[in-house]
Amino acid sequence: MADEEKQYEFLAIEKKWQKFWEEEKTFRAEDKSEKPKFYALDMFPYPSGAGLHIGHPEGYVASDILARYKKACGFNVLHPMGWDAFGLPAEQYAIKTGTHPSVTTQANVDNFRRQIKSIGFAIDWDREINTTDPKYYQWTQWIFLKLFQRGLAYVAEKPVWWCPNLLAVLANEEVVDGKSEVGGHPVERRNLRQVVLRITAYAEKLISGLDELDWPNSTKRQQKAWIGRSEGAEVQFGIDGMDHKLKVYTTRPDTLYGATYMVVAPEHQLLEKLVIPEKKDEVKAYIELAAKKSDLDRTDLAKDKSGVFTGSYCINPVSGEKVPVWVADYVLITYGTGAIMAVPAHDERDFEFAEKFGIPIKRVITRTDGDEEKSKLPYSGPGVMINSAEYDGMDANVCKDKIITDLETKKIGKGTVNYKLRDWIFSRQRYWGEPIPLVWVTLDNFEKAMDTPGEVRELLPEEPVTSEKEGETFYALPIPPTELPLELPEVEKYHPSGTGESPLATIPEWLNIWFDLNTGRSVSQIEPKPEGDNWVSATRETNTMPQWAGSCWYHLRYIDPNNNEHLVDPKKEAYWGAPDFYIGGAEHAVLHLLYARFWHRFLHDEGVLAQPEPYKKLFHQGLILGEDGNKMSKSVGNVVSPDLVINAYGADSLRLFEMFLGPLEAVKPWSEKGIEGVHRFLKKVFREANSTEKHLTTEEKDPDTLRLLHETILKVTESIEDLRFNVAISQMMILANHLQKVETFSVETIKVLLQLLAPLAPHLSEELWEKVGGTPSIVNQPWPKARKELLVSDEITIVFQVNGKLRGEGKFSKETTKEEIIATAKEHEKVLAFTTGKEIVKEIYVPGKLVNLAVRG
RNA sequence: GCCCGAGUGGCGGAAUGGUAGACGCUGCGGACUUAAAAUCCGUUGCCAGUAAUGGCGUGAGGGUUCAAGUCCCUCCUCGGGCACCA
Repeated sequence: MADEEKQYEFLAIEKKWQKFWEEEKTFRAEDKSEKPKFYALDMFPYPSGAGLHIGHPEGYVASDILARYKKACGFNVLHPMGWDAFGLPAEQYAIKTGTHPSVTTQANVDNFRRQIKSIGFAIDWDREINTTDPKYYQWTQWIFLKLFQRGLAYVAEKPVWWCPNLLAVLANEEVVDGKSEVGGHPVERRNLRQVVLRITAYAEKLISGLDELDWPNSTKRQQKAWIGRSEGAEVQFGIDGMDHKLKVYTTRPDTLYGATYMVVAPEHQLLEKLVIPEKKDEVKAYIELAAKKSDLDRTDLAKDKSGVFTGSYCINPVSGEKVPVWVADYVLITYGTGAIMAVPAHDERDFEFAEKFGIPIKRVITRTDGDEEKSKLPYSGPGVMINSAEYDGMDANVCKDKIITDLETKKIGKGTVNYKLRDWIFSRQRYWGEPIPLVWVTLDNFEKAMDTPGEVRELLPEEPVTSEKEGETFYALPIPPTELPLELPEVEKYHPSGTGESPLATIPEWLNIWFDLNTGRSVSQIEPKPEGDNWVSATRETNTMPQWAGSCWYHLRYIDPNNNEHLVDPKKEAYWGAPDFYIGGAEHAVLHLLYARFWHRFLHDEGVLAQPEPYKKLFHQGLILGEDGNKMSKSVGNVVSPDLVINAYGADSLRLFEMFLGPLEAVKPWSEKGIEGVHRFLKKVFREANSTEKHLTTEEKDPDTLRLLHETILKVTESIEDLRFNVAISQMMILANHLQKVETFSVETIKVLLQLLAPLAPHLSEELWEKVGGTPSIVNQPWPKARKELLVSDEITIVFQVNGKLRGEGKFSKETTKEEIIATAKEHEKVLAFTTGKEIVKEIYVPGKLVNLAVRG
């Protein structure tokens, strides 16, 4: 018998069923269906050259389990996959080797697809998308045009990091300690022309929309903090001896009487006028110093305040007091009005500054409880007003509103809301990204465009978008949807131009065009100018979009991946709606997840989409660490490749083990020994399903097996719903251990176990399902239902406690009354040892569980 | 500094306020085997005891409760986020 025993040939089994699913299109999602829908979405990968690492599949396995489970529960399931394939690594590889990024990207995509397929996901591959496919990015460009049309895109000079050695603009993340991450070259701030999206216009909606989302609290909090809404007031301070007013923003108008000095940011536009002649040199030196400081320096030196007195004074609008105006870099030009009233008594930073420079500190709020320790300056807690003229004695919080009202009456201030959120710098001076569909023309030609009916004019925003170049102003015109996609041209060099412009700026034949103001068509200027009055000279926008653009809306394209008429068919959007489950890393909390909400809400406001929010339910899987407990990295040498794991143990073992490691959201280390454990479990299931001599009956006769089976159905079902897959697996192990021990069990029993296991270990389950006489695919079988009446056994075990400590137990029939059980407990030998000679003051009975006797004495 | 989250055996981790340590790994002992692999059986929180058993035990201290890993307060450690946003 033993030598005939079949082996668990996982590689052959997995290959067989992957082929079956692909050929049968088992996981095709139907766009029209009577069934309820379930849309499971993964954060799609960036197909890097290194291939899939063990962390990628963790989230995919989780969403796949849900997809397969929901399918068995009768849902029409959509579980798609695609590629976020624009990005820096492919471009850098191109710079090094001269290989076109599309070539490397294609090879990487093929490798990722092979790896993902080898894990056996229930993916509808007919819906595969790729952000670098012109058929895809024409719609990314289309969304940009909408934003442009509504005035939500503009062009401005913005400070960015520039590395003179690399001749490249670097992202904040690419700058470490004032040096480039690659090569360690010094970097500097440069003002460069940037295309910017007005995400700040959506600040309020992005905050209020969070309430309706089923997201991790930490992620919601992070977005809230990032948007950084604060309520306060703008107050105008007169300047002594000048007509100008200095406008400040404060969240504490109640402390207005405590303002003993003013601060303007070094970049403030009034600063030049404020500086008296004697202070000019000192202030100028300070401004230069501040300009050189990186953001990092400013942060690092946060504890050490610096600043210079301008020589000017402001007049406090309520007290009439004269207060000095300083310039200091702890005030940021980018927030509020770039100027503050400083209240050292009630603000930590102002307090520190005032102490350092000997500026008076005036308390205007006092505690009512007289707690000296807690009321030490700087004091920012609640209290009542003092030293504040007619406001004295008022509660500070009430006073806040009162002062705002009074300032508004006197027309020297108003209640204001401010946000920390900044507009989104949307342009990259790179090759490997979506071209931005704009062209630039002179004022003459822009005015002509305004007089030319057609698609171009339709898409113009109310306020023209302009950009200065060599002293001349140029005007942006849109390339209309009929001319999309605007494809990336071929170039010979992918290296940045050296002037901070995109490599696209180095291709004159692409850059300089004849543009038809009526249709938006374009022809290179190496060709003669076409006939017709509407053709004018134009230059293309050469910046490309950031990687976030394609991922802002990909969840929509899966719904309708091949539609050339619409971004997504409204009928299909109405059916599929938003993903029911979205899983990915927490690192995108304020990047992708915020940008995507912005675009989605915008498209909703435009009437393109019915749903306002893109991702209703979000989950972050935890990191999988190396076996040594460190983050997996090439340099540490602790990276585990899924390919090797699959070869050694099979995809099912990989899937199962990634889920068995611990809670899905937890950070947990990999373990080679651990995967052997789940692999053993699968082998056990394989043996028991194959030992047909044990399957004597169709229906289960053994009451213990039957009860355990239904306990398992219940627990596995609940655990899958709660995403607690480690618990589901444990329970199935308990059942498998039981089946191994008993002499016989029914075919029904093993079939149910296989169904429960199928979402987690699909290949083995399909194989064994067929073996025990089932019809493939197992995912189309209705999910087993637990029969609750079977869960209670005839004989129940009750534990006996004395003062909460376990002292004994007894077995009872399930009909035994409470009184009988308590009486038995009281007579129990070991219980008596702890109750004799003592008074029983309370008897607790928890049905089916325990008796607790509280004793005294 | 501020805001979150988490601390349970040698390890990963279970435990609707109700038998702490399920399940898996590791270690130890054994069966099968010429041997190995595979598989199976037993055992594995700490202390005392030959044993039955008793005591202790969920980061530390206190509290609520018949009963606390779970709820409340204080503190410690680790992880994450934010960081001059007035």
